[in-house]
Amino acid sequence: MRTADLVKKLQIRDALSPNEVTLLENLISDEVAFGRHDTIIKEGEHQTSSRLLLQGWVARTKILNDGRRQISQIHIAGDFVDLHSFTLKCLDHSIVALTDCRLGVVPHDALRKVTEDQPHLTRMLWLNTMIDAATHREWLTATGRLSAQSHIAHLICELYVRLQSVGLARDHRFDMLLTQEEIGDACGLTAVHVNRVMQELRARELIETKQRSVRIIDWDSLQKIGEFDPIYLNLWSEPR
Amino acid sequence: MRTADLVKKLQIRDALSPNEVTLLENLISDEVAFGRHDTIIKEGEHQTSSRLLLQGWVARTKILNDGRRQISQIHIAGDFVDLHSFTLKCLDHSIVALTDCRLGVVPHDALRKVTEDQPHLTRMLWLNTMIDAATHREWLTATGRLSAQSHIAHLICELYVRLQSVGLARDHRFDMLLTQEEIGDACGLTAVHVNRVMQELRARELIETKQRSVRIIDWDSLQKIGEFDPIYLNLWSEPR
DNA sequence: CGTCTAATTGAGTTTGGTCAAATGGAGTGG
DNA sequence: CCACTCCATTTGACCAAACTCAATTAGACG
Repeated sequence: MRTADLVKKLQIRDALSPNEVTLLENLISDEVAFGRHDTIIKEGEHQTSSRLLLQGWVARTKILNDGRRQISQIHIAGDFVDLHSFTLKCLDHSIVALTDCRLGVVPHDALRKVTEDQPHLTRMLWLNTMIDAATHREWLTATGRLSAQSHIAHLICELYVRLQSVGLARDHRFDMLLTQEEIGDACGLTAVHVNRVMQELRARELIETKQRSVRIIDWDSLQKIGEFDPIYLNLWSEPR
Repeated sequence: MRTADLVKKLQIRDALSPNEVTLLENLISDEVAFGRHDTIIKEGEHQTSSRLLLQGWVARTKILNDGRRQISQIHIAGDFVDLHSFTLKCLDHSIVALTDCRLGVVPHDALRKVTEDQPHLTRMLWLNTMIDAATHREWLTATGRLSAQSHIAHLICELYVRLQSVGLARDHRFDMLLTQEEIGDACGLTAVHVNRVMQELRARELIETKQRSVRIIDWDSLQKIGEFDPIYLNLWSEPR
């Protein structure tokens, strides 16, 4: 089932009825694939459907006048990469593939129908976008007030918890599919500085990296240094 | 009518029926007042209602371990300060009064009823939270990638456009109800540096300040320096 | 006139940026 | 199997934007 990861993600926050699970699956009208570095959605284009990430990693990015870039969100399987285009219609940022990836296309008409017939499912989708917004606030705080080292520690903690919560990571290990350049774009740092900070994190024996794979050696310290508290990810069940 | 500013804000994005306008007004069960610096909602508390700002300025804030603070959003009349607590139930940040202010209390039960009976109004409220999220992204980009000067220019442009869009400012003038300390907390800067940057903006004759009031002398240049493009505020009408 | 808060100034420091080059690894074609 | 290429990572030397700390000044208010 293509929506398995999404269902898992939502079920962490509140139970879905079998009917709702089926409805979700039927939302997908089409499936599309993109290669690494491809632009999935260009900033400013009018949208008539949203996309659910089925496989791979994707980022939301803004480009500044001088060409510098800010990544405002990193998506993994089970994330809607642009559910917000359902109400906004037109995005303020681009969406790019960080790896080769597959996405399910969900027409806005189908989502509109959900808002007409399925109040609980509507609230769950709304919740999904609210967790994105909470993540934006957390990143803003990290970018505005944390040191580079704390910020990168925070990012590593977040990626691990999110991957782990949908079953894509365990034992404090995961595949880091971001280059140091991309980590810099996510944290508002330069690639050179990211490199130095990562060396420091390894020297302090907080993490270990082998090529693209990361192992968190000392979770408690990493979490503390990154001031990481997963409350913003809303990982508990509650009637919504 | 207490929801006049909210209605104005929503009507910019899509027409509301007379029935919807009435329903909005009836959402408010109660009215509360807070003094400057009061905490309206403390991070982590479970919520059973949301609050609509009727008068004054309010901020969303996160506090770090060492006591430093990040403001993630500034609210003016007509803004829901915590509509996101409807789906999240529990906020990842606090909400504090920047000035004396009045708020309308909207019980989650009433919002739930809206999601059951009023799909269009539901989408409009969802849109409202999506504009908050778009603002978070814009701030994140500004914090991560803009110079202090550009960032503060951007903030001034945003505040002016938002105030102007609900009729609370015109002629490129508005009352800046933030201290330099608070501007720093919003931009991830220290108050001392904000002070120096503001002096620079005045010296370049981009803005003029008299006590708390700001006049934008050269809108085009300020907008350019701040890389301010109001697209993220979604100030156009479209069927939602 | 005294108090309180916010704004301003000065001197010295630090974090992270810039620029340019070197290294390392994975994949490719001969 | 070996050069070659393409990225990404790493290193070094130097720089600058923003921070720190500690005073001082200015306004608003009672």
